[in-house]
Amino acid sequence: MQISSRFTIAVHALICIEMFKNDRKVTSDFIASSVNVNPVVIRRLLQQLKKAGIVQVMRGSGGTDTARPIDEITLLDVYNAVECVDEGGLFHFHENPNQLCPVGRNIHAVLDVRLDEIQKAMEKEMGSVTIQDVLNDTKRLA
Amino acid sequence: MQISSRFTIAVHALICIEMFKNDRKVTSDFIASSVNVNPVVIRRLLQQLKKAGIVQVMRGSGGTDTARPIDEITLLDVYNAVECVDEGGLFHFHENPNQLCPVGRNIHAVLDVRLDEIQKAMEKEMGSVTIQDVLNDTKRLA
DNA sequence: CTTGTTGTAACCGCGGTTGGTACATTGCTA
DNA sequence: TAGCAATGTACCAACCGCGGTTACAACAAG
Repeated sequence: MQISSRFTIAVHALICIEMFKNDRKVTSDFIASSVNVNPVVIRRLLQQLKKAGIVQVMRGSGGTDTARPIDEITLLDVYNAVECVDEGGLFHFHENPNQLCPVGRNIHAVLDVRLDEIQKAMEKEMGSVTIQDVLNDTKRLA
Repeated sequence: MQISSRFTIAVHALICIEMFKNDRKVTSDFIASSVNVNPVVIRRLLQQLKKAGIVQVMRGSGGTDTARPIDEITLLDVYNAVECVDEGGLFHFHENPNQLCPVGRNIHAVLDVRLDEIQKAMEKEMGSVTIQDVLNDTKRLA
């Protein structure tokens, strides 16, 4: 199982916005042509980022901008915005272990602690990288 | 996107094997009844663990055992064995960014480094927990 | 009112996961 | 050597999330 490409697409979109917002109106069509996906995919994505307070989208007139300074937007923020992390988190637990078995009865409690630590480690690393960092790297190459 | 339940089921199975192997023959049916899934699911899983050198499965006579000391089997080993981590790793990159766009041209190189660090952080945490650790916790509760 | 754009619903196809049946194969033992 | 218990595996079906696409209503500005 992989984390869906929505995540990398979202980061790509944010970099696009910051890279071009002074030169042109950054529309979903424009972003879509850079990412090379259907514009509707981008619009759906922007809606999720908007709900998370990461971007602003101008209806009617068109165009997108970030809703807060990009050195305050981490990869973790983007991940949480676009990935369905609703319940259970990163790991999917099997639902109905046998309660009559000493292993089945306790596996959930035992593993949950460990899995949580693993997820936390990942989130900590994600939270340490901002869109500003990624933008800087991109400008260096471009 | 979540990591498939194969992972937690695999850990559950390994704990079962260690917990009961001195008392009885640990068959796929027995494990299946503790996990509460179809025995075939367990057999498929055991094949993956076997290929990874984690367990031995006795054909014909039946039964399962670990192939090496369980304090040398980490959650990362199990994860790599049962999860399809073939290419690309944890993150799924969008394939065809526009090479004519300075963002599309460089996003892959820029993000890959960061994503790799995140995955490494997760793997490091996974590698620090052994089946022995989980077994100890389980015995404490049982 | 026209134009360009966003917001969203509806539907499709693909692939991965999970669950299940069936059966050949195998090793042990009576 | 026949029978039993178990594994190994092929095949099928249902489901779900994702990405692709079309279509169209809602909206802002010239």
